[in-house]
Amino acid sequence: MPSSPLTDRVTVWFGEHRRDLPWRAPDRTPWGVLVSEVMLQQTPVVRVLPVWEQWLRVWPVPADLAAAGTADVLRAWGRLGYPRRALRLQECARAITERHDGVVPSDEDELRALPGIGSYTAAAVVAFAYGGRSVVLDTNVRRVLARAVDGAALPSPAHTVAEVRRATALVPDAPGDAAAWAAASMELGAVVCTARAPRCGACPVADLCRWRADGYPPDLHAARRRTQGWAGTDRQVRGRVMGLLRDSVGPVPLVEVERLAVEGTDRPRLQRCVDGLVADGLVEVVGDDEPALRLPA
DNA sequence: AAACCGGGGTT
DNA sequence: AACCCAGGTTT
Repeated sequence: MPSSPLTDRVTVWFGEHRRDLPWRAPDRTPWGVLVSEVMLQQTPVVRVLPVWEQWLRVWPVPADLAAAGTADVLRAWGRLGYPRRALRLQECARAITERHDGVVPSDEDELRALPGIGSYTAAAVVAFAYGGRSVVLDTNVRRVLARAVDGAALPSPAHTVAEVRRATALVPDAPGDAAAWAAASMELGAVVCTARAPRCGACPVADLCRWRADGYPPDLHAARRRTQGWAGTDRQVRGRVMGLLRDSVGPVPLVEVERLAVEGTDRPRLQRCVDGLVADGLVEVVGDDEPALRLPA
């Protein structure tokens, strides 16, 4: 699409209000952008910042991470959550080192073929690392378009064909403009057009927002969204075990893990979680008669 | 299409 | 205590 009031105004707004983030600095590298995108998949900016800084200091290029010890990688990942992604990021670094001569690909299909890189992250790296044209459709952009164009409070739970087609049609023709729109629309959704308490007074397109014009109708999909529990889930137990191992220098006896894991977790459940962590490559079992757990070497 | 996967912050 | 945040992989 040549341009539209929506893309133009959001992009201009971004030029004035963009947050200064290290992975947006002029001296950023494609590798730094990729690392930031993987971390930001699951974690708010303020928690990613210090980990990203250290990560890039210790492993400034993919070959550095490829050669690192897995335990060091998992400790550096810290409490960002979803530690399987740290493993995939290291696999990704190895693939870039071996298959792409250490250069982060700029081709979207090649990016998507890397471990841990899906459609969103591939599009984001194309746009933010290389200034290329891609369709960046994360939850923020989906919400902005659902509101401004469709007049819906929130996007549908799953991507729809029509939604992707619409987002594709909206991307400006020039690669630089497309990349700017991608960053701008994400930023608008992240800081102004937020899920719960949108700041419409600060929105550059409030006057053409259909959701606002229609009087903020409620979410049609509310009944089908269900909040995922946390207390007592396998995720909580896994997180607790990983925390124990991260903070321990040597192997931790399984009996000690059982004692320090989540209160009220029965033995079969803990065993199931440990087995899952082992299967994921996040934990190693050492010793037979006196089994202990540790982070993989 | 749906389930799985963390952890911190806000309300 | 309840709710919010988010994308990739696996089944």
